[in-house]
Amino acid sequence: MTEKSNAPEKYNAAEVEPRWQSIWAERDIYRADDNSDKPKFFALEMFPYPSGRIHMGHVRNYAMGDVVARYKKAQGFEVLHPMGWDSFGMPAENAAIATGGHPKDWTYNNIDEMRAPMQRLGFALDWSREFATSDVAYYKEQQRIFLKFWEKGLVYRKTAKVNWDPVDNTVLANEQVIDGKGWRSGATVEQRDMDQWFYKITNYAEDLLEGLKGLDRWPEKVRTMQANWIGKSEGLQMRFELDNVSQIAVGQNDNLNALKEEAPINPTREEYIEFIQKALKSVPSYDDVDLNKVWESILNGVEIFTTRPDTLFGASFLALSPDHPVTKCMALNDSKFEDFRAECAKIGTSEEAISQAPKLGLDTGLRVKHPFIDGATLPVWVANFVLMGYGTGAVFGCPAHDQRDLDFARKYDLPVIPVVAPTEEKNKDSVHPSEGWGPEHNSTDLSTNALDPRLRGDGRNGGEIVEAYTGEGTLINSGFLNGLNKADGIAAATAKISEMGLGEAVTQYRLRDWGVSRQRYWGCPIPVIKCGACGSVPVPEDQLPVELPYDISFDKPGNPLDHHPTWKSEGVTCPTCGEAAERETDTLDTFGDSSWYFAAFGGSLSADGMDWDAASKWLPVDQYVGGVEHAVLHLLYARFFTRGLIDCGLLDLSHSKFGGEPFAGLFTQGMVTHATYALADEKVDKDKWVLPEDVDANDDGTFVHLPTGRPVLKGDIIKMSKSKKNVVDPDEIIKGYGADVARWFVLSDSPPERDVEWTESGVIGAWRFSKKVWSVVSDTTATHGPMAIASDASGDALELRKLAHRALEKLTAGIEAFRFNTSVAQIYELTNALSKYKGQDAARMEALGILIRAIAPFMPHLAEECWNQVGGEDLVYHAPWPTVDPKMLVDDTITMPLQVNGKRRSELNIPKDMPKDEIEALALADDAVLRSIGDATVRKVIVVPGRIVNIVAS
RNA sequence: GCGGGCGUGGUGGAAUUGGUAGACACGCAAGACUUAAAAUCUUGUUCCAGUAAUGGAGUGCGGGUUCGAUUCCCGCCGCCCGCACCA
Repeated sequence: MTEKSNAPEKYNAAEVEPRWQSIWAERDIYRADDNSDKPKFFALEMFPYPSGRIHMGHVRNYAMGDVVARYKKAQGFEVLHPMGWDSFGMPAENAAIATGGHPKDWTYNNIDEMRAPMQRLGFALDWSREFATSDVAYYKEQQRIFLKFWEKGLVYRKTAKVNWDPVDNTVLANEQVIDGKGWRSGATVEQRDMDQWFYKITNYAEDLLEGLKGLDRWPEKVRTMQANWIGKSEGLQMRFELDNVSQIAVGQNDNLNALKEEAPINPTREEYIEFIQKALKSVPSYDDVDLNKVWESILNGVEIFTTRPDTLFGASFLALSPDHPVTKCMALNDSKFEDFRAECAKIGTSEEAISQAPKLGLDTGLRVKHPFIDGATLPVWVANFVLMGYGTGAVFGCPAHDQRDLDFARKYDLPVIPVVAPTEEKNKDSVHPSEGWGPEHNSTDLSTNALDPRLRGDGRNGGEIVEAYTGEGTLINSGFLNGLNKADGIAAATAKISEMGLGEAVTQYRLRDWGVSRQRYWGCPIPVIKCGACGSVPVPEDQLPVELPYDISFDKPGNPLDHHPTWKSEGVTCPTCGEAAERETDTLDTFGDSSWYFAAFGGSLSADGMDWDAASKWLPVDQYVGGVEHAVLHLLYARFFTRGLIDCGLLDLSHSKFGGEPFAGLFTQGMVTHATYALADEKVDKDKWVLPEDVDANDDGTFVHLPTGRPVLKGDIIKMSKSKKNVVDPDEIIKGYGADVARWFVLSDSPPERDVEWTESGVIGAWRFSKKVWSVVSDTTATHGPMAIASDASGDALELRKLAHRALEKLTAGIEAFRFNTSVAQIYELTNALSKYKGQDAARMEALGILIRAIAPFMPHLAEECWNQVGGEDLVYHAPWPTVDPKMLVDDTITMPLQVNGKRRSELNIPKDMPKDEIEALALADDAVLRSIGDATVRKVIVVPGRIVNIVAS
């Protein structure tokens, strides 16, 4: 090679990258200005947990956000792109228990260790706004928020059945229990009754659901998952009056009936409770039973919830949950109920167990009155498929039109009464109304054998119902509902029940309130004082923060705050009455920490507090990027918190067209995967994985472990994980190839929402490309600056201009649409064209200027170095995004494909504005076209200007 | 079971108003340079037939709409993700 210019021959990332990073830092170019006149753009990636190492997933996540942040900056926005640490949580405590250190030291050491490689990646981050959620300043503000939420009625305390993780020794929210196991520990979750703090997320159930509709820049998948999680259903909540109550609470005795006769007329609730307590006073464990519900069931009837009141005439039983208060009450005095409850509990909570569990039932002997059929009663069963956690914990069973009810009815030989005749022809066979609409259904004896055969769908009437029919249809066998369709039937039945005073239309949500008490040390202390006289009292705001003590020990299981010799009670008095009191020792769920951190960035949170007005101005986050694993948990909590903060007057988002939404745009990126390799002759699963770099391929396609010579099998290509030994350390890649190469690789090839497979050859390809860009730049003798516009170009120069502007248009669209892989492809094309182009002229400089500014969001160090090399003004970071010249996108002559009967046979090079008839004439004269047509007759010629010509011949 | 998504060369993937299927990259092959290798550069690379020109087939499978379908519609098959006895 000969010397071509004054540029260094080789691009040395190890020298170039730190040099630019220190220039950026010195000039403080990434600091966001709260008072800028420019339109704002808030780019945010989900902040990391400081585990101690950054991994490739982080690199991909932050690289995507960085592309957006840098691109928006070049587009003229004032960009806020901050970084912080989600630093409270279990791993710090687990590490402390395992190694004898302190969670705080462990956490902050990790943060220091992770910050350095993150800075080596050269992200355009405003580090001046950095904080960790375990900083006292951060949790002080969070304690303020807790108290504000309390004032607003968004916080409450209650004893509730909670999910207890026996490994982490703490409570979990419903969202944190996955397949009956703790989301972090994987331990089977137990149910325990505990005193807990709750956030009233259900207040916003409707709003959180409604808000999803406006989030048009969120993935459909995430919106659907949240909507399903909120789980709205509209239906009828109604009571079935008990016909005989003697067995409730007293088993085989009937002194309760006697008591009922003693009951006062129109008693108050308290009188009811006192009354039933009297009845139960000989039973030791009645504390566990919700007596309100029991007594209401006795006096007013058993409450059920249904979305299908139109099928009430098809009801053949009522089913209670094993955990229903009435069931529990009966279990107190009758062991068969307790035995049944125990049997149900045995099934467990795992996904398979539940879905495969057989239907179990127990007849209580109670009967309820059918609301529409005078004199008819239905048996009341306890059934294991009825959940206490949804609706009222009781349902009515309509076997003909609900599969679970049908399974249950078949098992226990309960009647199956079809009441909906399918509308669709192909479903006609599934239900057999015998004649017309069927008889008026007013049979008072609903036992199977006594039923009019024309009401039966159990096979005794010629046609057996094999599958419950849940579709549209016409009501039959249904008295006053006969002939109505599903929707009208629901409306009519609901109206009738309301009129009878037995119930009303209600909306149910699956969403539960968010239990936030955690019996752990490393979290935000709940700012509450527990006073024997005054109960739970908020810590006055001027006494915040309630600070975590440093001197704690993990020598006992459980919560170190609870074991602390002084923290809980020494010098603690009740703010209300002044008497000695105790601190709340629970800490807040760490998901609360990540529910408002985006606001803290905008508000420049520091030891002096934060500026909520500034926070409001920066919100909503314009582009949020993170993993899809947070689709429900974090993203739902953050949406709730933002609404709460608005209602408390801390945030004002009245300027946002997204209402109370914190994240206007969301992108969920795919994972970084890598091949796994396992020793073929190793039996122990955890010992069989080997490092990919120690594996070599044999000529016959098998693999061998180099250090030991043992045979190796290639495993699945899966997410990088330490246990599978398929991790690649980003810092090693930075050292070997440079940060730009690591960034370029994770954005190339695969679409951002999909997984990208880490391969050695892919990294080398990215590395070669960076060298190629540098060689194109160093082959350039700068004749103009990189902002040149070669408006008088012709010939090859004009072709280069056209290619550059076309590439620019497409790559810009790619960034806008989060399709970075297509932007990367356009950058390749432009680079290839430039490396072939020989001219040292304005056209070269224009194309080069476009190229350098286009790669700047992806490979910022290389771009700065190139920009500097070709004489660009200032930093490329400050250079405006190049603009597309629309004239360069149109050609004077175009190539038009010629089709015969839809198959391409030839093409025409013609002026772009040639009239249709001339095109047609040329097409019909084309040799290849004539050959294809052969003997056939031309029937029709379709000319789509600028697109295609199709000749129809037969 | 319910909901969402996907199916294109040896591989990752392009083709976002129905208009040249396979851009770009990886891999592979051949060549140039080199004592040699690496690096770099050039060329080729959907499959089948043919030296070639060219012809035929082709976007999971089967139908349909259309001058024209990877794209729209109907019915299957397969894979992935989420939820899961939610009344």
